[in-house]
Amino acid sequence: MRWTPQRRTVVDVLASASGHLTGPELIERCRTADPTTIPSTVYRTLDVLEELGLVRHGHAADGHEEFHVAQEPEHGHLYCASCGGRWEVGSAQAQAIMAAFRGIDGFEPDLSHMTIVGRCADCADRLRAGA
Amino acid sequence: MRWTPQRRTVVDVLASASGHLTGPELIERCRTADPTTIPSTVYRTLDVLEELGLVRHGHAADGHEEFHVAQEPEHGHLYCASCGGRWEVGSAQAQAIMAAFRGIDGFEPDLSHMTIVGRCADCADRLRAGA
DNA sequence: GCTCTTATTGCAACCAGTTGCAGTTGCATC
DNA sequence: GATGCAACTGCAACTGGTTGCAATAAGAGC
Repeated sequence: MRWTPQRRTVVDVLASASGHLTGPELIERCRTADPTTIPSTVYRTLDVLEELGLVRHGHAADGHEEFHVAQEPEHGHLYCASCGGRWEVGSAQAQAIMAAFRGIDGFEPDLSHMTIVGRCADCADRLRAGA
Repeated sequence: MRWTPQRRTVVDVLASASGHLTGPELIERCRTADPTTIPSTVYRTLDVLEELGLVRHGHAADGHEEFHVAQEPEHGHLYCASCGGRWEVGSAQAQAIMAAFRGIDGFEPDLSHMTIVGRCADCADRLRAGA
């Protein structure tokens, strides 16, 4: 792997960011560091970083990509389609959910890859009360 | 809601299809029925059909959209990132998984919306054996 | 320090999907 | 059957992301 200025820019931006970053956000930040940044280069850099296990990508509720540095503990993403809220489920909770999948057919989900869409407790209650 | 020829085409195609359909698949089939079909019209028709509760959309493992007729029972989608296999989890199993989420913080997931990425039992075993 | 190989870049074209807008047309009303 | 209006369509432009290809440059070997 070659250490090019373009890759250095992407890695710097990722290192200084916490949490999740969408593709456009990442590109925007790279452009402030280096205005000549080209999107396809950023996405290709992300591909190699992912192969190296340094970053991972997931999909938000609308299917768009999100990236996070791989060091973060296993966690899941929840999105409430009713109020638009977003949460992360912590490592312990994620383990419990993964156990539920495993118990059924041995499938081992990668919870961090996809956002789970549904309704938060509050919205679910409100809907039940209203119905 | 107006009953236009374009909408009739989309509904006909959906009615004669079973399982899941990606956007381009749907558009392709509409085009065989009516070569003048325009993508934006198809997507907008899907929006209104979804508002009416007749179809639902989800996201495949790569984030692309998939559509299915809403009459299908609640079910989830699994994708094995290792072997590329895809499965559906049936209604009873989906209920068990939903119970796991609910037990944690009252969140009620819509499992049919997102494909869960991970590893099937076989691939997980193979990786454990190889490691 | 120079050469050579090949990974990487930049570009342009493309795919999937969305949006704003001007023009059309379904259909309710008369 | 004619009229009016707003829902709908078609188009063109745009966003997010990917890909093929020619040109560039990292860095290994000398």
